[in-house]
Order: sequence, then structure tokens, then C-alpha cells
Amino acid sequence: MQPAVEVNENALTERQKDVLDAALALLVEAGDTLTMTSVARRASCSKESLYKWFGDRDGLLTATVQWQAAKVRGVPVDPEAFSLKSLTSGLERFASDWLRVLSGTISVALNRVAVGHAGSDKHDLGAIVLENGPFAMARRLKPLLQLGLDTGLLAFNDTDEAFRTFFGLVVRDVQIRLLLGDRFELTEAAIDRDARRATQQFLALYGVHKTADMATKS
Amino acid sequence: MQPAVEVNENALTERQKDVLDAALALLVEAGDTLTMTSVARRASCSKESLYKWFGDRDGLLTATVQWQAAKVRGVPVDPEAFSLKSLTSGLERFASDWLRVLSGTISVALNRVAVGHAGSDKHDLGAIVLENGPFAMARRLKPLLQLGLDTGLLAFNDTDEAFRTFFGLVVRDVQIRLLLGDRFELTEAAIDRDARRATQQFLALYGVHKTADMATKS
DNA sequence: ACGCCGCCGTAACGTACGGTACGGTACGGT
DNA sequence: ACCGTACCGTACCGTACGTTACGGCGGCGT
Repeated sequence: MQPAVEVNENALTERQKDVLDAALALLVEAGDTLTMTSVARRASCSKESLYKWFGDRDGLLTATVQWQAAKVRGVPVDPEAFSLKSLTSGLERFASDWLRVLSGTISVALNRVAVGHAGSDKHDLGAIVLENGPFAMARRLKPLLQLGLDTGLLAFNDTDEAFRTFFGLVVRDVQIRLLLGDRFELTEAAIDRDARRATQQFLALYGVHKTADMATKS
Repeated sequence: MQPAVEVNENALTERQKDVLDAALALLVEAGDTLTMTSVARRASCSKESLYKWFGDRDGLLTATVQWQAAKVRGVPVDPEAFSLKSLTSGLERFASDWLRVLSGTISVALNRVAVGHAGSDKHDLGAIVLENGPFAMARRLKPLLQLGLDTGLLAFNDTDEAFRTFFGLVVRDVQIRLLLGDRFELTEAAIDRDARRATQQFLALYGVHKTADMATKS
């Protein structure tokens, strides 16, 4: 037997996608206490197929995380007519998107299992989530920051440091509190407000001002 | 049988503290895959004693987390002669302390198990860590912020919002990356540098300036 | 028609581990 | 000397679950 060849390729049968969606749903409901039997029952497939397709439990979890990651690919920003206004709206849209994803039940569930498995693992789920979470966010945002730097709207020495500051201003304690199980209501209005606040604070720190900006105080 | 009465009181035998330290060490080494047998062997005690003292596995984990939390109680700040200098140094000391704790192996291990158990649990470990982590930090920092507000050195409407911004500026993506298993070297020098940067950025956002402050760019 | 293949459902196996029971030992009180 | 208490070490039980094996069935090529 050569197990789990499908995972390495991007070739996923519709049937297999359905299975992964079922696993995802169970992951959200029950955390990583999901059993192979429960996945098979939920997806109406046999355990034999699960093992043939994904090798073992770890392979199934890995494939599930990657499957979700593949669905979340965001659209990049287009660097054309660029101004303080477009920079601001780009940052705001980015922040609100990120907060929305972050506070979603799927993201919370996935980060939970990834954190749980991050200690000692072979198919490190943590690395996968890391890659598709913070790192992907950085890759997506850095072109925008670089553009701001090149056009003189922003000023900083290290793009990575600037990104990480923006990350902190956006996420703050939201993610860790959600992961630790804090009941947290993040309404659309709150997300928009936080995105605007984080953007304004970021511009206050790294923007090149000609005029005094508006309220950065909460 | 009335199980685990000891947990409710603060009365912990020296022997029991030793056991909890052993459990803590195992938690750091192996994550929450630690077994009752392994704890008993490491602490050179019988499983029967573990169950008598802590009720069940969950009780042992809970007691372990609380035991560690009890050891971390920090000293509060004294509100006497207050100036921009003391505010700054207070914030910096606070930030560096927090970063040091946060990046320690014990904190990472404890947050890992708490996050893992946060989904569906009875003795919610997540709540305990939340209480002794971010919430304790907030309680410890807010008097300092309030003092800054009262003395006119700071300006904000909502203390909680100000705290959470400071939290974001200090922690950024450090904690989530560590939890997800990112190999991360946080040297003493880096911690001090980050603490100063976060403090300066916070003052730039919420401080009442008479003079232009120093470099907030990285 | 017929055999092959992929898949479902289910039963079975092996094992790891939470939890319990029990024998043995040290010790302090009487 | 005797008993109760506390504890260690270990063997044991029950169960949950990962993993494997097997019987049956519908579709598809020939």
C-alpha cells in the first residue's frame, strides 16, 4: 500500500471534499475529540475509505486543515491609483476581513486543534495553520505597506516590524481570548469600528502626516 | 467518597506541591498527552494518591494550572511620585515582564493545554488561564493607566480599550506563533527592545505630548 | 452477461490509558 | 505490642478508539 497519495497532489474527488467538509463541521462541534467513526458516519462513508484516502487520523486532520486553508485564499490588492484614501481603505478592509475570519467558529476550531498538536507532531498542523494564518496575512499585507512606503505615505525601516505592529493593533487580545474559550460577541459594527481604529492608530504611528489626523482615542 | 476537597482549599501539602511541579514539568515536556501513570512515576507517588488528592485527571490538570498561576503573582505598582518618566518605566517594565512570561516554556505549555481543553470542558482550564493571563494583566496594568489619566499624562475615554491596545502593541503575533509551534528566539535584548518600542508607540497614541517624542519607527 | 473495482457498512483486533483494588511498608499514637 | 493512617508499587479492569479485515453491492469495461 502507498497511503495518502491524494494529499500530496491537489486532486481531491468531490466525494473527498464532502468528507473533509464533514470533518470540518465535526471539528467545529467537538474539537479534536472527533473520531474516525464519527467522521465516517457523518460523511456516510466507510472507515476503509478514510484510511485509503488519508492514510491515518493525522493525515485526515492535515487534509482537513489544508482544505479549509485552500478555501480562504483572499484576493490581493491591485497597485494602481494610490493615495492616502486607498491606503486607508485597503488597511481597513484588510483588518476587518482578518477580524472576521479570526473570530469565526471555523478559525477558532482549527487554531485550537493546531495549537493542541503543535507540541510534538509529525505532520505539524501548527506549521500549516501558521503558514495559512499569520504568515499568509503578512504576505498579503506587505505589498500594500511597501507601496505606502514607496509613495511616501508611510515611513518605517522594517516592513516586517510594521506589519507585526499592525497585526497587534488589529488582533489585540481577541484571538487568545477566543481560543481560551472566552465568550465573545464580535458584531459587524464592532469589527468595522475596530478595523477603523486599528488603521488610524497605525497611520498615526507610521504615516507621514501633513495634517493632524482624526481621533485615535477610543 | 468526597473527592478532591484539597483543591478547593489552599491547603497543599509539600508532597502535593512536589507532585504538581512534576506534573508541570511533564506538561512542558509532553503537552497534555501526559498520563496519570507518568505523573505518578515522575513524582514517585502512587496513582491511588493522585486520585485521592485530585479526584480525576481533570482535577489534577486544574490544580496544576492553578498552582502555577499562584506562583506568578506579580507585585503591583506603587502610586507615589508620578511622572512621565515613572509612567514610561512602569509600562516598559510591565511589557518586558509580560513578554518574558509569555515566551517561557511553562506559559506556552499551559496555554496549549488550556486552549486544547477550551472547547468542551467542565473544569474549564481556559477560564483559569484567561483569568490568570490576560485578565490578571489588565487588572495589574489598569491602575497605572488610570494614574496616567488622572495626572494628565495620558488621554483616553475607555481604560479597557487603552489596555487592549497596549496588549496588542506588546504581544503582537508573538503568542500565537509560539502556540502554533513557530521556533522563536526571544532574547533578553529583543524583549527589552520590544518593550521600549511598544511603550513609545503607546505613548505616541495615548500620551499628551508637549514635546515630539523619539523614534517610534522600528 | 460477467468479472473487476471502488465503496459502504460492520464486525473484529490491539492497545493505550483512566480509574480501582490490593498487598506491603513506615510511622505515630496508645 | 497493637492498631489506624498514609502512602508506595503494581496488577488489574473497562472502555474508547485507531486500525484492519471482510462481506455485500452497484457501476463500468469488455
